[in-house]
Amino acid sequence: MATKCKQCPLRLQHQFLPMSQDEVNAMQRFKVGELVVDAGAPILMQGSNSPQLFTALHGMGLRYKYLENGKRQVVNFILPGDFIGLQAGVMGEMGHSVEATTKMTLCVFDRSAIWNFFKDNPERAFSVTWLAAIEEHFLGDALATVGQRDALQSVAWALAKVYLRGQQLNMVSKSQMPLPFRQQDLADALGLSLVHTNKTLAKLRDRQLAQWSDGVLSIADIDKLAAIAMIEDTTVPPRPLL
Amino acid sequence: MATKCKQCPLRLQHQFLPMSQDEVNAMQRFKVGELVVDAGAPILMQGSNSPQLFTALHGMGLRYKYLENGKRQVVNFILPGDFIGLQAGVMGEMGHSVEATTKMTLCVFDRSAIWNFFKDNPERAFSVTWLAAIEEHFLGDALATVGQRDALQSVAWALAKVYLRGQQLNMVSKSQMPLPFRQQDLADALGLSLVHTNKTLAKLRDRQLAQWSDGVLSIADIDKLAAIAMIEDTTVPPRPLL
DNA sequence: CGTGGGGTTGACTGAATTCAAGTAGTGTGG
DNA sequence: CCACACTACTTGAATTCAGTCAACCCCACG
Repeated sequence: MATKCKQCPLRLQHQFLPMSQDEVNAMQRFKVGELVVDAGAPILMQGSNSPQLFTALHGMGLRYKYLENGKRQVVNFILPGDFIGLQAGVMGEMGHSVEATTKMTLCVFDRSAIWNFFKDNPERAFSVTWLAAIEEHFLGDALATVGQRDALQSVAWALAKVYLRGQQLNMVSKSQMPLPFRQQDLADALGLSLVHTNKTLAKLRDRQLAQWSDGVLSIADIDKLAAIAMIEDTTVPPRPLL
Repeated sequence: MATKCKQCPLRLQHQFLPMSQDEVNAMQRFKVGELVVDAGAPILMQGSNSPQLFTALHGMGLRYKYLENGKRQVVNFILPGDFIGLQAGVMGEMGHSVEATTKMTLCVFDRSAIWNFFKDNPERAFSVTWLAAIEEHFLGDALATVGQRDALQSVAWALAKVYLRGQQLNMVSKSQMPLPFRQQDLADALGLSLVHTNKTLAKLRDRQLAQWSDGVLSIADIDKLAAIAMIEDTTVPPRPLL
């Protein structure tokens, strides 16, 4: 049965900002159901005008876009708590596709209700904007990575970033977290070839900085990795949840 | 003297969505003044928590961030109508710096009033989110460019994109628009070296696809350029103005 | 009239891509 | 039970696109 917002397991994690009772109720009214998709299933298509918006509850996925020449850019990895479909929600068209990498559970919201949602719940509207700003911030970082970091720094950056997010989501135990993506996904996220990504991962493994195999990422010393990645601030600020 | 929102020259351009009288009044109340800065002046600093937000009225500028190793990533070019400081407004910290490339005139808004602004003007709140979504869309495109396009395609993409924006802003006449940046700025935006950017510009010039010298960009056939850049849609959708 | 910023060009170097081959694990069907 | 196909990952060698180094030009400016 669909999870009630009041009982939402994500909401209580300290990474997410607390919500007032009114806000929880507003989310509950905005939520029209729950969707479970299998690994590999498409969720939103680039250029589409989806009638639905989502928040990831369980599982992981990918945002990506294809170019005319067949190359794929992975925009980012989707983890629980991520809001999906903002662009369709306000602009009416997605700039990228979204697909599930593992089996996923998603809260479903009705796109056509978003205007009333904004009107009736200014705190929640502010939270939507806040999430958009966080995404913008992240994309700026990603751009700087692909544009200015070399392969070793890039891979270190990406692994450190997911690991830090994983820590906030309580997915890390004994320096390990699940990371069910393929090397090709990471390569497409960083604008590197699969071969070079593989060799770079091997280098990080040899230097005992990060190990990623069989869908499990293991990082012994996150600060050392962050130093190589030129990440200045390893704290993850709290964020709103939709 | 400060421009009244009612007389805002940008508002009437067809690229910007129309605003109701109430919305114009709300903007006027939100606006605390106007700021004129000289070419080269910093407007916002990466990591800062600015008390002010801006909309560019005249002039052009740059968003950029520096990495620890001294490399600079230009995040995008700022043209009239662009909103500046969203991240500081909602998250309390800018992810990039902003500086004026030419002399600029900026509408100034009070960051601390943003919450009431959201509460009292849901249409305007929606517009802020819309702008954030547009920016997110753009950054996704930029990421795909730096990650997946080669140098020729990248430079073509960047020039075509500004040109299309320039057209919407009535800055183009006889296939020409002002583009007062340095080649280094473009290079830093695309993750290319200055030398290679220069040679790539020469290639586009030789092929009569785009000419950019003395701060003036000239494009004879935008569709041909867009084809090289793998830009699928050369229309620029209307957007809100703050 | 020197100085410095921006732009241009050629020669050399190198990081990352492409090509190629091979391993390991998994699932399928004869 | 084994041959086959398929996917993900791995590794070495050859190639190339883009970076670095180094000059040089032009021009605005003090």
